[in-house]
Amino acid sequence: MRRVGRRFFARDAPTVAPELLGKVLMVGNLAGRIIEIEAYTQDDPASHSFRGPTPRTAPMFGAAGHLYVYFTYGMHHCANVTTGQVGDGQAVLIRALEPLRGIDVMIERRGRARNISDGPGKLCQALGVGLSMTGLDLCDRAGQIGIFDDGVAPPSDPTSTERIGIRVGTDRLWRWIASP
DNA sequence: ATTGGGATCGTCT
DNA sequence: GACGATCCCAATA
Repeated sequence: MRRVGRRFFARDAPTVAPELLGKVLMVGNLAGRIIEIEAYTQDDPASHSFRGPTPRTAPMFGAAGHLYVYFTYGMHHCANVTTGQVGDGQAVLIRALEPLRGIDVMIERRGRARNISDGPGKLCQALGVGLSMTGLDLCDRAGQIGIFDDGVAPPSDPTSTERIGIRVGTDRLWRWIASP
């Protein structure tokens, strides 16, 4: 299983996102396969980077291949991977995982055996991703968190739809789902 | 199976 | 001071 390198992420989010379907997100000894993802770019009114950098969104404007975590609705964390070039605020939001490793721990963290990682807030709770992890380098070979390729190819014809939970930028079909 | 309301707080205006 | 790139539960049908 090979860690995905910086070069892969240093492209535009709408290009990177569908190629991340099938890749494995690993946090410590917990792992899940990415099955749903969304892209956000700087010229996109739905993106946190749309109004320029802030302390919160700084990772989106830094080098690609870093984690961007934000807190929302007073109770949920969401995990993104930064993409594009330095200075360009882009990221992909990981929306759902198929649990692979450490499922028992995920079930315990979630407090239920079903629906443990089928939403952006849920997967963060299951994997223990929080605000303190924002900005971490996913391409650091020594890091405990990263994205890996285990030989599973991205789907050739993923479903692409409107993104979820936004009120602007709905014309961009930048949500991709691995077909079952 | 689907829908609607409430929870809760970090971040930016 | 308002508002979320959401989730869960309870109530419908």
